[in-house]
Amino acid sequence: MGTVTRFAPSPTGYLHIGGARTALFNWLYARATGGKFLLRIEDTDRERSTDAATQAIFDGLRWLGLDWDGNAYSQFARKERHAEVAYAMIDNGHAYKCYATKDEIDAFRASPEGKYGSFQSPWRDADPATAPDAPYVIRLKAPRDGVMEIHDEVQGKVVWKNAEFDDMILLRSDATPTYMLAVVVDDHDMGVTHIIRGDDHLINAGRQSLIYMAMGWDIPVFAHIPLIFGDDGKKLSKRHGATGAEEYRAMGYLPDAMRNYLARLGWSHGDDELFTTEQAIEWFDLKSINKAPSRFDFKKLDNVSKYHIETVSDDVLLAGLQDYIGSQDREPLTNDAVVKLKSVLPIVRERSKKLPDLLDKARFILGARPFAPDVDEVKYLNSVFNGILKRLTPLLAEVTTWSKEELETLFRDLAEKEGVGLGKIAQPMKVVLSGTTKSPSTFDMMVAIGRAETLARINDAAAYMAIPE
RNA sequence: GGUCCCUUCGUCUAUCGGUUAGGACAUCUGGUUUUCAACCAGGAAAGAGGGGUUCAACUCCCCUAGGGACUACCA
Repeated sequence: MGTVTRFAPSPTGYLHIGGARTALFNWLYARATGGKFLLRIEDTDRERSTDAATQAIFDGLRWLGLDWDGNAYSQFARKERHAEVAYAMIDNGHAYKCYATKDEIDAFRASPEGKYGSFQSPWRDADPATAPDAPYVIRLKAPRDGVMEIHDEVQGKVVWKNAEFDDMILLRSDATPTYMLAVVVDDHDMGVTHIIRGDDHLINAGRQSLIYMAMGWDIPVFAHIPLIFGDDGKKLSKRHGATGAEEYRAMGYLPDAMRNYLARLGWSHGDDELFTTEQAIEWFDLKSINKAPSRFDFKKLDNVSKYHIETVSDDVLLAGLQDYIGSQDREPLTNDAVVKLKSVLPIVRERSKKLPDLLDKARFILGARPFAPDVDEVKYLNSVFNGILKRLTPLLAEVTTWSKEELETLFRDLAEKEGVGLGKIAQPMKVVLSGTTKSPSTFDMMVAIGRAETLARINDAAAYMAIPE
C-alpha cells in the first residue's frame, strides 16, 4: 500500500507560512515515497470558515507549487458520515450521549474543582432509560485506566496516562462533528497513512488514537513537527513581518526559494543548504526532522532567494516574474518585453535577492528613452563627465567590434588618457544608459542594446548636462 | 496548576560515545572593484546549569532552569 499524506487547514484566514511548511513536508514525503498528497479543508466550524479563506489556501498552495492529488475534500460535507461513526461508537460502548447543558458545564468550570480538572459527565454511566428528551452531545467514553503510547516519527515515544484524557465531545448538539472526530474519520476514510502536522497537535495524537482503537481502525504513522517562531523566539505573527504565503509572493520570492528555505527550517540533509525541489524530494525523510522549534530568518531567506534567482531556468524565472508582477496588480510583461528580458537574463539575474531587484536591473532594457536619471544619481552627470563624454562619443562610433572586450579596452584606454579611474567613466555611463547605477555592468548593457541605441542615450543625456549650472 | 514536548555559535543546522564540535546566513577584518544587496581571503562565535552511567558524553539517564504546546459543543 502506498503512502498517503494530507494537509488539513481550517479555512479561517490566509495560508500561514507555518502551515505552508507543514503542507510542504507532507507533499515532499508523498512525492518522495511515490504516494499521494491530499488536501482537506477543515470547515466544520461554520462560524469561522469562509470561502475566501479556502480560496486563499488554494492560491497559496498553488503558488508554492504544492499540487494535491484529486479534489480537495470538504470536511463539513462529510458530516453525515461523522455522525454515523459517533453512533457506531455508542453501539460498541465507546461513546455515550451526554445531556449536560452548556450552563452546567460552565458552572462546573467556575467551581474550585473545575478550575483544573476536566468535566466529568454524569451521563457517562447513566441508565439510558433515564435520558431526558433533550438535546445531547455524544462524548467519547475515554478509558480511566492504563496508558496511551504512540511512536511519533519525530518526537519518538510519547506516553500519557489514559486518565489524562477527558470525555471529549465527538458530535455536537447540532449533530455536527467536532474536529477530534472528523479528523479521525476522514483520515481513515481517505486512507491516510502518515499524519505530518504541527506539534501543537501532539496530544491530539493520543486522543485520536483512542477513537481509532474504539473503531478498530489502523492507527496511521504520526510525525509532529515543531512550530516556526519569529526571530525573537515568539510565535510568528504580523509584527515579525509576513505570516501569509501570499505576502512572500508579493515581496518577490520565487516559489523555488520558498520551498528550499522552508524545507531547511526544521529539516536537514547533512550540510546541504541550497538545493532544488527535485533534490529535496530525493532526500526528504521524516527521521531528519529536528525536534526543536526554529526561527524564521529573513536574511537567510534572502540568501536562498538570491541563489534560486541565479540558478533557476529561464522559463521558471520568467514565470516567477510574471507572477510577481501580477501580485503587484500590474500589467503582465508583453511578449515583446519578455523577448527583450530573456535576452539579458544572464546579466540581470546576478546580484538580485528578490524579483523586484531583478526588475530594477532590467530597467535599461524594459524602459524607453529618454532615461531620466534618478534624483540621487544626477550627481554623476557633472561637467567633468560631460567633457569626457564628448571625447568618448566619437570613439564609440568608430569601435570596430561592438563587444564587451573591445568596449572595456576602449574605456580603460580613455580613462588612462584622461587620468581618471575607470569608475569615473563607467559609473556615470550606467546612469546615462539606464538612469541608475543599480544596473548590470556598463559594457553588458551597451552590448545588449547595441551601438545605435547607446549613442542615442548618450545624446539624451547630453541634453541634461547642457543645462548651465 | 496539570499533562506533554523542546534546549549545539546571534540564526538555521551537522554530529548516529572517541572530532581542534563542521557547514550556511548574519557579523567583523583585509583585499578587489564599474555602483553593490557582488566577489575573494581571513577572523570571532556554541553543547542552559547540576548530577550520574562509562575508559570516554554534545551524544545515554535523572534533577533544575528556561521556552513552548495542550488543557473549548475551535481546529
